[in-house]
Amino acid sequence: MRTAYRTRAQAEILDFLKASSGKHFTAAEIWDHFSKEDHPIGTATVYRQLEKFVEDGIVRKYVLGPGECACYAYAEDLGCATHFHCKCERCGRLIHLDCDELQEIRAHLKEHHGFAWDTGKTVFYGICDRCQEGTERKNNEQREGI
Amino acid sequence: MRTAYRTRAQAEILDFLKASSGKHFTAAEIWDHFSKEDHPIGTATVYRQLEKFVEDGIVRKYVLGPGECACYAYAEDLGCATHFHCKCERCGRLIHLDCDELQEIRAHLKEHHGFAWDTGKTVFYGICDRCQEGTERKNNEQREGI
DNA sequence: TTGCGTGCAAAGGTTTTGCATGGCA
DNA sequence: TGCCATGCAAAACCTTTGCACGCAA
Repeated sequence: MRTAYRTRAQAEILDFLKASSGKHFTAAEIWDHFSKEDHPIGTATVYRQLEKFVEDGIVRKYVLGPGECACYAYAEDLGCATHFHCKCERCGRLIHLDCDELQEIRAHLKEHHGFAWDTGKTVFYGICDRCQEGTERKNNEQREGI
Repeated sequence: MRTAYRTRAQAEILDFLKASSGKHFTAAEIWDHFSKEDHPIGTATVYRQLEKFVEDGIVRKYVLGPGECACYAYAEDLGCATHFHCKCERCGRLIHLDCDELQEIRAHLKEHHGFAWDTGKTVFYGICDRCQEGTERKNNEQREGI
């Protein structure tokens, strides 16, 4: 841990993310969660702690769009090295795909283009299977745990 | 064209993007460009027109990061179907890679996961070749035409 | 005691929206 | 004439920053 001090907010935020490992949360959702607790945590603290977690590699940060807020997820158990993250532009769903082919792409990018791809941070944009079938969701802000 | 009326602002913004086809611009850069012209165009108009262009598929929109503004580029000549867009997290460079392998990834995503990937809108995050070699650029906001 | 972490509030930047006006068809 | 597009300003939004206080070591 890069942090100098061990504080309550730090532990609580990390515990919250760890307890829901495999799911993504926005900074607002995390802040909202603790605002109902006995010990509310300020937005600034949430952002500052998340920033440190991301630096440490404990938490992953996903950029979904301009204006849209970033998502954060506990990183340790996700095995994001073998994950695709796909964002449906129609229903807004964030889909999590396990796929070995990802490793080949990464190897190709590294060997042929010299680019060290951070798969955990990359989001693929497109249209999901459900929306292609015409059973598209109208809830544009849907986001499922991945 | 989906737009009902053909207006001056519409034509000028599209001409500007078309004239620099292959390069990316932020909304602010576009607005800034016209603010020096005889006929300034308001920010709201820039955003509204860009939104329509993106809907029509004439212009592509790239999400580079939270807080960072979105980039827009004329789409017709880019051939983005065969492009990787890679963003270096260290020097901030936006790299454009031609690569046939992309088609295979897209086919795989479609066949095995039912996901219709919009390659033109997706940005791969990672570390570029130059930064890995230690010749990293200090200019964190560098962005090259792709 | 030292200095990092916290909370609150304010600022920052990008994007969106309301409303009256102007321009296209 | 009818309706869309525009411009200006204000709002909304997420995120960052300043500053004084609290708390960990």
